[in-house]
Amino acid sequence: MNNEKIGAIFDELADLLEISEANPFRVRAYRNASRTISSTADSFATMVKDGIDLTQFQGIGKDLARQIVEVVETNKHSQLVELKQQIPQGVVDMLRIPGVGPKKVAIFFNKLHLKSLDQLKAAAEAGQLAAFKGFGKKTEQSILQNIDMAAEAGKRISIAAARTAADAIVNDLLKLDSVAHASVAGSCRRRKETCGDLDVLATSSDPEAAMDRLAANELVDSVLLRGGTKQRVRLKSGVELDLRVVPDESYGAALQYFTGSKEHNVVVRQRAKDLGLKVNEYGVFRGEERIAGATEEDVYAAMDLPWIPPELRENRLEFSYVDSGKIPRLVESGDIKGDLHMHTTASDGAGTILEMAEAAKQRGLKYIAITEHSKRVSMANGLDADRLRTHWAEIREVRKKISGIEILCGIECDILEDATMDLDDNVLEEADWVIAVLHYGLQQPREQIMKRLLTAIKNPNVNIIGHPTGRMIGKREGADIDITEMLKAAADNGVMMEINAHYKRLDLNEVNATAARDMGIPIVISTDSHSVNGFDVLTYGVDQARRAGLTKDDVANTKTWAQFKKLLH
DNA sequence: GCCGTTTTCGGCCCGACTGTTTTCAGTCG
Repeated sequence: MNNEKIGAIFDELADLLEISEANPFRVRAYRNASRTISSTADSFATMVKDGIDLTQFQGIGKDLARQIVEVVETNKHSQLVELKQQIPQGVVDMLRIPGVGPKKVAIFFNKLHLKSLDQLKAAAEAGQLAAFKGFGKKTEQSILQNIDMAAEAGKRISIAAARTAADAIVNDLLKLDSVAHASVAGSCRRRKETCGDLDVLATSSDPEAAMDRLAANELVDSVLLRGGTKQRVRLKSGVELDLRVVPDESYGAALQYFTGSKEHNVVVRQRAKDLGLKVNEYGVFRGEERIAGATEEDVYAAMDLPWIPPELRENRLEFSYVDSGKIPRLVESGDIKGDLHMHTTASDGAGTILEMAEAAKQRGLKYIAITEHSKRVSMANGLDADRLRTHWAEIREVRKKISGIEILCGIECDILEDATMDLDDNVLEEADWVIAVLHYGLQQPREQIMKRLLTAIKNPNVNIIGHPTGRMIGKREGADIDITEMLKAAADNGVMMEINAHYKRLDLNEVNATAARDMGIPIVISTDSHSVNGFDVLTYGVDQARRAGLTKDDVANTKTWAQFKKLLH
């Protein structure tokens, strides 16, 4: 039972309680607990086994601690089982219809006895909803329009797709003379690994013009709602985008407000309240008087807070930094001096060794490692010992053709299902840089997965574990890993950890990267490039490192080549 | 259901938009 699964149980419970019209604050308590559990690196299952007091976690009291123990020990939650018997899954699915929340669902289920999306659709088509008190023709129409999207709802897009779309729209809005400022906000600005929707903020003397401009954008499919200051559109990609237009003097307050996260803002507002202030998207107010609002710095300063980088605004790390008196200077893309994971035409890449080296040099990198797949990955033309040694000889030849960049002879070596390495030690010891990875057998039980990882970590030739969990965002979960145990072993054996920067991986994720940092493990941000354009994903890896609170010092490939060389064994 | 150095009971962030209302509830972020 991993933390995500425990969190999912409490989220499901919260949905069901909402439909049951439970106390909304009780529902929130379950949602908060879910979030706390899934954003903790240490395994709650292990903590339960070790008898650790779970009430030390914020938002987990006596009762929730008892429920977590129940879930871990019995693999189920008795109250959840009971609620699921009362409320069919089809009723919970209704929550995913845009514009339909728990109150409406409760009426559909309790008063109209509808038990599935199909039954709801039939009732709407028959005009039964509009006949019911509190509902009208428009509500019925909106449900009919949106019900087919319930299946699509909840799908999230990658941070790469989110940034591309949001940046294009921001840049288009900025072309209007009446728009003074425009910025992406929300989870996209916080650089969360996926975004459920997009938020864009603009300041303008003419909000109507800004909204007209957005409505006419080629990326936009349809306008879903439009008021005096707010417009929601659906993009052709299916993603929804909110535009908010505020006066210039409120830009900072609105940017702070719409960047979130919700959890961060709850703390900020509580802090304002304690200081006798009120914060909303128009400014910070003492009584009627606005005391800040034009810039984010002013808004935070009005509450005695330093400006907090958006990537940290999750109510996870930032307020402990505030309490300790210093927000760290987070790592930046410009700090990165080497890239230690990439492929060439020798395995499944599209560029030659020289092309990759030249592209890396052009981007200002001072050292790279060429790390082809090992032979187990036959689909990607993985290399056996002979081919690998020939390939390394080619790399040594290329070194003579290019100056100003070091090229390491590396390998991305598979950790096989039986916990042996795909290449013999006598080959690995000839390498400058060995990445050990899991590609196959990710579904194996935790015990075997850990045996494989520990075998690799204890191998003296292994420098780093690449994309440690093997997850593919939105596609497959990572292997069942005891993160804490893996990191302890890595710390003990001088093995580094990768943040794979590809937007489909981002592995380690930010929670686990923080845990690695806390154990003093050097972290390497790598692009896993398969072409000369592959280096573009670096920014996504850096963003996740920033979300993890990492500074330049925490990231090994910010070091100069001379410094980095000393870390190699 | 959680929390607390004004509180162990009574709070728990705040506002825009929509639809169905004649002054507000529901949803959303």
